[in-house]
Amino acid sequence: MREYWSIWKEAVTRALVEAYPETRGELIRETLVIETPPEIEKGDIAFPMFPFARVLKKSPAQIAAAVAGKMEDACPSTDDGAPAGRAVAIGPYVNVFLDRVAVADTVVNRVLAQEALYGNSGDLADRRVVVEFSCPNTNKPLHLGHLRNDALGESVVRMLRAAGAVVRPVNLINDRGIHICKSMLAYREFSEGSTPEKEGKKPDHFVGDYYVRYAQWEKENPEVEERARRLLQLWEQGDPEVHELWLTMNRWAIEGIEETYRRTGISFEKVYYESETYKQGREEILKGVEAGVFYRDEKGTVWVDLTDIDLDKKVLLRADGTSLYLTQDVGTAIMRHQDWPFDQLIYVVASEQRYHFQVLFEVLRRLGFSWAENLHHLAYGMVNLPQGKMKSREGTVVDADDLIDTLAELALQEIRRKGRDETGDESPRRAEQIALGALHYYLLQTGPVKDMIFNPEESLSFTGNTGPYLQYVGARVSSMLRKQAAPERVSAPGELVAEEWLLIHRVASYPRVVSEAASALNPSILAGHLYETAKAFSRFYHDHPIAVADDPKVRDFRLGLSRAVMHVMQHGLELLNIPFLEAM
RNA sequence: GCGCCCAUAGCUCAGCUGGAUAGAGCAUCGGCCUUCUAAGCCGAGGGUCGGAGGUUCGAGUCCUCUUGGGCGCGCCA
Repeated sequence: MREYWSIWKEAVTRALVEAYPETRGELIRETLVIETPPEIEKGDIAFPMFPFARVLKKSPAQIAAAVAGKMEDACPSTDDGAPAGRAVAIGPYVNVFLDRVAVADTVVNRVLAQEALYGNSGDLADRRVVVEFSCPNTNKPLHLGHLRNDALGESVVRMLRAAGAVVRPVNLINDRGIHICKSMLAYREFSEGSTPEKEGKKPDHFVGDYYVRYAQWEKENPEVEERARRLLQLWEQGDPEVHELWLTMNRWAIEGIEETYRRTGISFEKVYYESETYKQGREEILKGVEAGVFYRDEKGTVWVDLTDIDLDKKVLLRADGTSLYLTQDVGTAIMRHQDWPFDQLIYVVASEQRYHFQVLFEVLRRLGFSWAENLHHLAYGMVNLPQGKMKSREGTVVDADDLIDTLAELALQEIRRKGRDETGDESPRRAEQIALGALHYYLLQTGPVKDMIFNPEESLSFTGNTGPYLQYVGARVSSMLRKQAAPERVSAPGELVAEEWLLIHRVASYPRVVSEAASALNPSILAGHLYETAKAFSRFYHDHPIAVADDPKVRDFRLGLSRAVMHVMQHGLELLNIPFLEAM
């Protein structure tokens, strides 16, 4: 659809210059904006003339009338598939009424020809992008916060790929530190050598239980914290027994977490482990000291002074030479660029860490890495529950697996209640897919920057602006097309009903929306458009016969349009990591 | 105390680089299944866009101030 808009923009520009030679072409190109009229009765494309009023010393309405007049004999033709139409002055606007039949024909046939590729673009062709997300700890299972992170990260990866980028999703597993030692200590103390297998427990939950156990233990015996610290020291010294236990418990945790990734459709091309990277960065910082971008104080501590850009002073290396979180991140960023030279690196991390990333990026810049300009922190807000904040200490954290189990169970009940379980065995599987659809859509419908309230009951609602609604619309199209296949090529009938045109308009703008969402790193833009499309289809489907239309020409075109809608839904849901269902 | 982010209908959220009468969903009320899946469709009510100034032909959108909320400001990660 963008093509049509640009074509018309050119036409309006030409008309403006013709009517008012004193306006220069380039000037117009910058000030002429393309809009959509508020009501479909006012046309399909709008060009406001306000900006030219002052320079031309004429009212916007006068200008609009003059421009529309010039365009009467100079409209774009349909020669190369571009739609004709007419330009009309409506008050201060020059509005374009497209030749709907021509557009309908072009758009539907384009989708039918491109099939699953419709929506892809070359906007970011050959751009190499690393996306880091998830980044779990190995002392406990994933929780609701990770689910938002994962949903965002995975969707951004998929959208960037659709825009033509070469994307490398990476994970950084935090498998070392005091928190793991706490789980280990409690395990040693209370487990009597039990294993996840013996207890038939998901292994990350098994490990997490000991972390919870530790927390209770420490509450009554504060002195155990000292023991945990000692365990960390032993680990750092490479104590074989400690190392072995550490390996075992990490394996359990990671095994369980990976199971959740598989369940939720998350995957990575490369997994980094902090135990392997935490010493990185030291050398680079020392180089920075030599180069004079960092400095040492009397005690030997290395600092970076960022007061000139209002970021204060930060420690980069302790006096004993050991690293910090920030130092590690400097190291891993450099390592990643060596592993796989990227054009852009996106960190999907909660917005609490904004400051951290500002400092990190600046440090890398001062170390002279040109690619530091292309580092990006995709910050997202917190997820809270209707009853308040999640506190790990108070046990109000929502476990990821439990949540999905609950959603799936409720979906299953709904399937049975509605008598949609004729297929029998399929039902639990379908319930799981609906649960994932509900969850991912709920998490992605809100823009990343905002804090959000996760309302489990609302997410489970199967009506309205939800994942299951989109899945349902997809299932209905699929079901219809199973009964009556769409032709491979269509030709639009002489007349289109309003609901049909609205739907075509959505389908036509889909690729542009994907590009927009990808470049904004914001899946909610896509989610909103898919919902609009689904709604437009529902209405069309409700109001007009498609497969059962009397006129074969109308029927074929509508089937083709429906198939186009199906392709859009499949493509879009895939980008949001929401399962497309053939039947529901 | 300093810094960053957020504030739109009762609730949860949209609102594209400033543009025509601020939109959805939920909830409430009322319609629509002998026809392609009613997990659907249609309609109604509901708003001083937190507040005050300013810039502009035009501000929910930009600037300043202010109120309320969130998050940061460790030689923690």
